[in-house]
Amino acid sequence: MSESTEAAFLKNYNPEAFDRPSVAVDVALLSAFDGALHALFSQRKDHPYCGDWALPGGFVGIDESIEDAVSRVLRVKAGLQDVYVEQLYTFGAPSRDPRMRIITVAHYALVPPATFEQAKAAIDAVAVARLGVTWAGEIGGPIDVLDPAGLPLKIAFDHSEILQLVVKRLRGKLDYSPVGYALLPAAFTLRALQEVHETIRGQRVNKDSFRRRLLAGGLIETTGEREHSTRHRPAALYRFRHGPAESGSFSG
Amino acid sequence: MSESTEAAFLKNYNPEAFDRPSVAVDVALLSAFDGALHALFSQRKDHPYCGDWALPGGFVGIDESIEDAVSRVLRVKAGLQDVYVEQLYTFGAPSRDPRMRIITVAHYALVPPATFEQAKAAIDAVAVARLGVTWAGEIGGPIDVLDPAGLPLKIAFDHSEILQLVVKRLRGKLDYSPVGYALLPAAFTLRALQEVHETIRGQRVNKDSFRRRLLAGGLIETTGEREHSTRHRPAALYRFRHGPAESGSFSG
DNA sequence: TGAATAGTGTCTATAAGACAATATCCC
DNA sequence: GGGATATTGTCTTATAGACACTATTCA
Repeated sequence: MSESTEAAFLKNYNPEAFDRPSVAVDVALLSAFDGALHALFSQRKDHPYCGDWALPGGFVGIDESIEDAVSRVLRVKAGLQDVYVEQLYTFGAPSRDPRMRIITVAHYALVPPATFEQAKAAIDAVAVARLGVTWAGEIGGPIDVLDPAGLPLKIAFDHSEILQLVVKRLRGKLDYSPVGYALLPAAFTLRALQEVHETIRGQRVNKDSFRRRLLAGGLIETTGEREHSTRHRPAALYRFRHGPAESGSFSG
Repeated sequence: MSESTEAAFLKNYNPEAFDRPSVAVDVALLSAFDGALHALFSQRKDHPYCGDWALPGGFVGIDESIEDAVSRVLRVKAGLQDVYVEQLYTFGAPSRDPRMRIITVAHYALVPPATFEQAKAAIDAVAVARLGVTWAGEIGGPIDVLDPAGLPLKIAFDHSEILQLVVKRLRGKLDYSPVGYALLPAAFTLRALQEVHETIRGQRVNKDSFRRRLLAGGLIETTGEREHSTRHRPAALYRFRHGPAESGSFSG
């Protein structure tokens, strides 16, 4: 609990005279495939949480914007550029890092599966984690973070809390933002888009009304191309029409 | 732009050896009445932006959680306790404060009109600003911040950007969160709730389907009481049924 | 009694879900 | 041709909007 006296307030008000927290960014790097969301983790080599798995992250430089710090982390740690990134939430519990006070601005980055594979190859001591969501809708709650063998990964810091919030946020934004398209290649079939929606929601969606709604919405347009090398009738390929107002940005 | 060499990365990685930013919280204290959202500002007495109007805010103490800092700001600067607060976004442009690097975690607090009046009386060098939203839906865009005479207030820092984002966020969350109820007293009429929705959306909503949807939703229940001293048929009073999962928290 | 809004019931328009039928690819 | 999914069209059901009508309070 904080002090309520005027003196205590002034003490906190003058930042020059007192310690400042460190500020970091953490990035949940996500993709959707095999019926589940997947995230990339890196194994910690030092105290604290040595051996546990952490999201890619880094400190924000004193002259560096938060967005630039995220871009740097994605570039230096995952070899990525120009990916869809959104700020998620800022976590600042005084005890979240035992070394010192670190406030972290959590983000999520959404990439198509091929890009995810590239990042996996670039990240040091990497683990691909399958996210198992046990709750429906946007209630929120714990998430299983599983390695390829299906065993739970030990997650460092409050990073599993970050993933919980990511899933909740993605479900809320799916219908009203381009997050679904960020998880797909530039050209995609309606079926693939539907699978992304089903993966994020954790439940099947009605095919007929999904097609109608998306095609009527005007946010996608046909490329004129079709998929090929299928063992069935090939579907038409669509692309996302970048609308006038988007909340997410592409890290440079 | 940030460096991409390993050396530069390590330089940023070791926070002990380099400057750290200051971390602050800012709180947009909002209420809905007279057909518009209103926010409280305090006039700055010092450089920078001396004379301009700023949202209540303060630095985060080294051992203080972000939530505690927000509670302290609301308590010490506005005399408020137990109000609905949500974290909005973290702003960290290196140039946003010319004195030094300050990263601010922006929040919004929602209170009923009576509480808003109390806060107004407690805040130093205060202005009540009417928010004029010129855009529809959740596109986002500039907002007019007007004093009681209808003249635009000069807003300090990036605080008008915060207000832009607040309105966008409120519109997005209105149907799926208790933000509408936070702006009303514990007992309210359906008409009052509808007015809150219309104020936030900036457009009329259909009365019939609004009633049907809300009553069917199960989130509100009748108190058994009715309003009185109206010059017309008194409406039934309802209360919000706190659901199992809420994103907002009540600052202590 | 009249002004004003609350609340109810019904009809219509629109969107969602279900389902059948046809189309088109690769094997 | 057969298997598989795409795509189109129609029917049914649920929800939203429109509107008419009754109810209740105070001036």
